Amino acid sequence: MKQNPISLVRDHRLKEMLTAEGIVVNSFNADLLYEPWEVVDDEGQPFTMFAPFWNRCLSMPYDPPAPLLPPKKINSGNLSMCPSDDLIFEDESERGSNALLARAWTPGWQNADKALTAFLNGPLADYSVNRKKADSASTSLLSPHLHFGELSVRKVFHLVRMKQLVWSNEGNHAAEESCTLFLRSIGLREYSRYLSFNHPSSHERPLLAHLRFFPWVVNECYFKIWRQGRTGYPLVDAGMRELWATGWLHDRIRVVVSSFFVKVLQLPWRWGMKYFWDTLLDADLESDALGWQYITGSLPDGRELDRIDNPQFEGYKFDPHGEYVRRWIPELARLPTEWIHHPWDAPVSVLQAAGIELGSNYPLPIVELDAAKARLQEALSEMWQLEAASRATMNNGMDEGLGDSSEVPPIEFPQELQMEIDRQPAQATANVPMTARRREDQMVPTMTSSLNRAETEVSADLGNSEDTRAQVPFHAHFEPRVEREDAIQNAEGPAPRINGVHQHNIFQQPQPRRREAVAPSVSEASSSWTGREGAVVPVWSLPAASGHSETFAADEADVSSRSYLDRHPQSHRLMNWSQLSQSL
DNA sequence: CAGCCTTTCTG
DNA sequence: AGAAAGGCT
Repeated sequence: MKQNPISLVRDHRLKEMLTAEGIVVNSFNADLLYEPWEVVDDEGQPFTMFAPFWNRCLSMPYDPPAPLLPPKKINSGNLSMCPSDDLIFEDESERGSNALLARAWTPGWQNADKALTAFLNGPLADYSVNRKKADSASTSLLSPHLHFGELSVRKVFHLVRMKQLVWSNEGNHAAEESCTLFLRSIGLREYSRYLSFNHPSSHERPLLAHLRFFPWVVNECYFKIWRQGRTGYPLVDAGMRELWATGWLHDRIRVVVSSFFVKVLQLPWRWGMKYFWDTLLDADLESDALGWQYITGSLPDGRELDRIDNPQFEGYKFDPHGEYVRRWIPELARLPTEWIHHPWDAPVSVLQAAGIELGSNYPLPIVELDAAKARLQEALSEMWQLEAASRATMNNGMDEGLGDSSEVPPIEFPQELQMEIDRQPAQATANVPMTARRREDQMVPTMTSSLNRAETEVSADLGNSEDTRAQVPFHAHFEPRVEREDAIQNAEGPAPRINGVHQHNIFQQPQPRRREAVAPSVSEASSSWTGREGAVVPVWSLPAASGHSETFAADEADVSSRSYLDRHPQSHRLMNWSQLSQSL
């Protein structure tokens, strides 16, 4: 049983329904090593940092239970009672992408088992050395199997530990260390569930309250360029194109692209999270929420928000010979390694020899790092000011009773209207668009509320199910030609600069369509890059309920799922798991 | 062997 | 950026 609001509610309702039918229901934990309420610090409080959490997990007085054996026999009921027509595993619009994904990843527990064995006997031993490499040869590739429950995390844990014991006895320190590191990433997965359990809205709201005041840049053009892998930073672009084409990204590259998203582009992190959700094979609400919160600096032990990672340096770190970049960005294939991660510095002659014309063939950097740093500093100080102001208002409110209208951003706003307002700056006034910021983190897409919408607006646009995984790329063959035409169209003439920001190919992009028109038809989606755009234009959420002044978001942590549901009755409303089930 | 410098890793 | 670890004198 998974410990997050959605599956918690789902499981709970399932149990209720079955019990009402007179069926005895037992649930078992198969998704976690330990139940979240078992792992607490010396005061009995939940951990708020990963390292101590994981240490405690590793030093628990009892091992995680071994995975249960499969049942000897399953007595099937009367199958004719099952309305089989209702079980739709693949609808028409998904067929293309499914066929594609099946090539890279074979579902089913037997294949999961094979993948595990292969990893244990192969890459695991060298994991500590190879995990820096951008290509996936060194990773376990188990996450989709884990996500879909085809593989028990306990089984993984026990088998890796046995390997570790063997290697430890052999004195193979590198391999032993590999096990520690790999288990650590299993631990991160565990921790993501743990956090979601203790803070059920961690996929929606930053855990550190001050982050709610960060003025995100609401710029859908940036968002689009990031998705298309046209930021002008080769490592970022290569990653985004691999993600698009395969639904897979190496862990390190996920950090690179999301960090770029949050710190250089300063887009609202939940947009990025939504896109990951739409594209990643192993998309996982808890893990991705943890990952994005980590990158955004909204965890107590996350990385600092003001530290911008330099894609150029990271490029030489993770992809020292530029092979990864060349594989995913054919335009740059002929560029020597010396310049592969910073083509903008390359001499004209080198670029010419490589057939590259920056700004047409391959974009110039969308934002220069110095400019990004400066803007980030501004944004941060604005964030702290707002935070302080909010706190002051809170205190006043305490003293004088009520009347703190400024404390929380507007609770409800007309979605369409708000959207229009937000688009104005980016659309018309080309000289100020970069400053269009919104502090309301609520202006972001959310899985749950979009499901809610789907529930209420019924089939109007759900037919095209923009919230499901249907929009995983249709034709994943990477087609540089299409892309190149696009590039040329979008980058005519020299790129003007405003505030140190290259303006090319940002404002010449066609404006995103309105929401009603976003879902692409199948043919549209398969025909070009832009065809798919609509599918990932976010659905806007209503603001999260009440604001809190504590450092930590004030989700009540609770031990039993029962009382969680008592306190969050709205969960029933918010989450329509039948819509979600196909993507979970 | 202390003290200092460099390198490496931080999800 | 900052800590930790390792290497050098």
